[in-house]
Amino acid sequence: MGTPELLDTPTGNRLIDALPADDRGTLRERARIRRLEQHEVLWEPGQRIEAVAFPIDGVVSLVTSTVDGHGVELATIGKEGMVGVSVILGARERPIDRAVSQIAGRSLLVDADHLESRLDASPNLRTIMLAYTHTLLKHVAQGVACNRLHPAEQRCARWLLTTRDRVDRDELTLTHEFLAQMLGVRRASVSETLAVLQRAELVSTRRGVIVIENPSGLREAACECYDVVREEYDLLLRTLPESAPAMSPTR
Amino acid sequence: MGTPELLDTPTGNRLIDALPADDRGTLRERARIRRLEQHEVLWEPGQRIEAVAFPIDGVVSLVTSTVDGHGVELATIGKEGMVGVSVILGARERPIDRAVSQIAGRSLLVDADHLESRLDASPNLRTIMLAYTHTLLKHVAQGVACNRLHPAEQRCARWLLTTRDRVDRDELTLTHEFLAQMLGVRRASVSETLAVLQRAELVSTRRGVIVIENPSGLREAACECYDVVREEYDLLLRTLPESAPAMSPTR
DNA sequence: ACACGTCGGTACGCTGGCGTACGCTCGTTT
DNA sequence: AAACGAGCGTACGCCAGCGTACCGACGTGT
Repeated sequence: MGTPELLDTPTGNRLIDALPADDRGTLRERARIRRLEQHEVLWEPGQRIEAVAFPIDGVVSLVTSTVDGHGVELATIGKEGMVGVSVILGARERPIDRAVSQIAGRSLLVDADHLESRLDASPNLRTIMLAYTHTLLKHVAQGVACNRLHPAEQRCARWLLTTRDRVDRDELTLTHEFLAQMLGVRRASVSETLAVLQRAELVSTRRGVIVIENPSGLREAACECYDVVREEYDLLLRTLPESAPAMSPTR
Repeated sequence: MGTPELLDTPTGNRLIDALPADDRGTLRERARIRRLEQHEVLWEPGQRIEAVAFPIDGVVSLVTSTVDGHGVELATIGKEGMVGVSVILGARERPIDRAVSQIAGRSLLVDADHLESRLDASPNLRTIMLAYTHTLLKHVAQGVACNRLHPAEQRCARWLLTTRDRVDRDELTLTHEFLAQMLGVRRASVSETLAVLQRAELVSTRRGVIVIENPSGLREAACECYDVVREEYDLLLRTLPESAPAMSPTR
């Protein structure tokens, strides 16, 4: 439509930017950039997906809840991915999870209708999106093991590092309460864990803010899952047909 | 088995049997039935998938391991599904997990090459397989929450019920040791948990065998995840173009 | 018939994380 | 300036599950 932006400028979302030019272009025709505020809910489980989101500088969490109201995060998605794989899998009517903006930031929103028709029309796009889905499945699968076997402190360190990678900032605006929901632990456990990390000078905190002071130290405090999942995304983005452009070339 | 079976006879795998006749036929042209023995490994993570498996009366577990050698099950797959979704997602070269035959039984094996080319040729088949993938993703996602929030006893009861549904037998041949690996707990924890369930007369055990004595009682001892995931598969199989032949559920 | 290896019952001390709860502090509102 | 609520530090008792370990029971092979 009458989008004023140049369609071949990088968006800041690595997945979109790594698409072949034609697919990138047609997707962006019906895309808009919107800032997703913290705690904004994109959809609830079972609620039809209207638009998928390609985060640019925020983070969206996929969350499942149990009947007794406890929530656990399945995955955090940032600039390396897309929120709404159910559309790719043909299940936009019944997404698996709740999608919640966790760190406020801009996202490229694409109508699910449009994505669906593009997926039908472009085998190339389909292949790429399925590859992304595979990476996300790996991500979630790692979470199964991580939640079973790794202590809260390691999981917390992992979460902070992952989120840092996605927003490219050391300062994360979020409360213990919400981090607790992501990790599936008590709020008090997060406070205790952060106190430990703070004593080790890996992070510092003030009300509503966690600052990562020593990323490499934090990495040693995190479980292997950080590296495993990170490498999976790196591999995905390296493998895509065209690697992410640093600037807009003449086409 | 050199004798080719009639291609429109039900195989016993509900997913295959629910396919449209033409897709079912072409898949079965390059399929063979083989008995997978207990603990047989179909592939290791990162190892190319040669053939996918549609279990008939056995169960295959998808397992991830951590660096320190502990394993956790991501999902158990039986007659309601297919082992090898990485092929569907275009990643047959690097499957996410280890696939291990957990309860011995027959499977329909289909060459991954063949499946891939059929997926290209038949949008219908593709849609169905993606829908299955979505259900499996839901299954794995539920495991993330379950492993975080539900106690071992509930998870154990859930595992037994799920497996019962998949093999249509009350008698499961497996050791505490292996069940422990599935649940991601100590062997001793499984023994203790089973002792509790046995005292409640929900199961009985002998060396290498667990017998489900009271399915509905066991269901009350299991977490919600049993129902949640079961309904997801029921919905999938109900939704497919042709419905699967009637099966006896856990009442 | 025997021996050996696998399987499983049980026990010990330990600890991570739970539920709960109290009160301080910071930041915003009135 | 005062008031209020959200955010957070901390504490207490409690327990599920851990690591380890020992030994008896079963069953398979010779």
